[in-house]
Amino acid sequence: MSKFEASNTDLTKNQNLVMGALSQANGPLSAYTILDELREHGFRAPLQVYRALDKLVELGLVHRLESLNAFVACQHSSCGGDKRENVLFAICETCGKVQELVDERLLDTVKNLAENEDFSLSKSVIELRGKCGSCQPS
Amino acid sequence: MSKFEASNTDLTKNQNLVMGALSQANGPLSAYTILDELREHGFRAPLQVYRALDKLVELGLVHRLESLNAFVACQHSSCGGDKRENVLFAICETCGKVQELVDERLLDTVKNLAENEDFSLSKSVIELRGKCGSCQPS
DNA sequence: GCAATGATGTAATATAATAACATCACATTT
DNA sequence: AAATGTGATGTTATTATATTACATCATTGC
Repeated sequence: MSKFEASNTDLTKNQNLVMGALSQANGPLSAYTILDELREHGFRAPLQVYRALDKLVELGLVHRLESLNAFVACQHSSCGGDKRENVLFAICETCGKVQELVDERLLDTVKNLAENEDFSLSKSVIELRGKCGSCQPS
Repeated sequence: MSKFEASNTDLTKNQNLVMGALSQANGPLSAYTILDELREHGFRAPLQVYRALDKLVELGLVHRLESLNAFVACQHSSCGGDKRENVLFAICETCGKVQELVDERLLDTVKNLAENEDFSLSKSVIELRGKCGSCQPS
């Protein structure tokens, strides 16, 4: 059971609609793309989308991609528990698909670096850009 | 001699003005902030700023901070040579200052991870958020 | 001179995000 | 039932960020 399904009933109508749109998409969506998709369901203003997104991000069901100004549904089940967003993303510049990754070694390295620099880390934004396996010349 | 000074004469008038604004600032600036600062020098439209920024980023003299939609002057002299942006940023959420870092170990870890995931890396966006040394409770 | 190229100027538009304020739904208390 | 509090919604307007399209100017090479 996915986190979405698990907490499905806890979400409000708008949150559910936005979560549904992101879950069905096979890549990240911008807030305005979501708005357009949900117009048939009664959405009329950006704020309806942004408010839902804020909550979904807070719950760990959705992640924001800073380098795309877009949002993706969380692809695994361990995000909600941790306060810090311990995930990173591999964004294919060819097909647009995004893979969500967790890598303890990378996170440790980041934490270590922050400590060495006397920087008190609250969150790390790590977004890799390049070509995914399917989009590379074979 | 900084890279800015070194290539100063190669830059066009607008590029020089934008570079100057960023060099004087003690933190990142948005394109529109730069525009406002340069109005007295004849700037009138966003595009004048964006065009200069594009070139400066390409030259490695300026970096774009994806999570802030803002730009900073490069803080060291090794950026221009490398095609991939092998730098990361520690962004203080209290004072707004940004520290530009190079960390071979972190970069290796990233490259390694990308390889394991069959992801052909073109660029990595790494932006740490938190509190810098000066802003932490002592 | 004249074409090619790159830089610039300007207006308009597209895209992303928030502010401000009114209303609604529902639970709690009295 | 009435009053109240709270969180979710709806709506309009505005602010912030970035790009498109097109005209003009400067420099270089022929």
